[in-house]
Amino acid sequence: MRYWLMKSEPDVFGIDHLAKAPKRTASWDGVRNYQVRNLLRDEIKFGDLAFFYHSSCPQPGVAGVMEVTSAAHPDLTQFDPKSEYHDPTSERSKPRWYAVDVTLKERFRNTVLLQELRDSAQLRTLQILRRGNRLSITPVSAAEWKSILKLAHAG
DNA sequence: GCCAACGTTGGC
DNA sequence: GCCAACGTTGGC
Repeated sequence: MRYWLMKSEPDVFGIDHLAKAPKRTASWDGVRNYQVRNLLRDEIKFGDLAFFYHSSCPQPGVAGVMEVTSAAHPDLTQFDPKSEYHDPTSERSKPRWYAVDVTLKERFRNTVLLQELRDSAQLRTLQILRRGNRLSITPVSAAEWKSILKLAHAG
């Protein structure tokens, strides 16, 4: 079982959207970056756990915990002409983009702020803290996972 | 295959 | 709104 950190802009899709979704479950779709596509398709497995990270917002940080509750499947928005994620060059017989389903496990009382992550000596290796990191999904080590949970439950 | 121009991300 | 950093595009 592996750990991940998945970014989303709360204005577009935040942890509260997931909390209100049927069965607190939604498809993590709209990924249009090949490196992240490859993670979704090849590395992220049913039963993996992931932090829900809020980006591009007043208080960026880790807002809660999700579980991956499906295998990778084609991202349906690529075939939907009405979707902003529509990809007219992708064919149903050979989908280009993938998604997984995620289920909300825990919404933290307080978001673990980006600044707190930066301030933590144990999190120096966290990928999203690296300069220039732009991937919307990144792996998290078991030690990093524990450290972030500790910060979340300290307050 | 190179690389300049352009687009996107995301914190501040 | 700014800007650093990176990805993508497309002419050659």
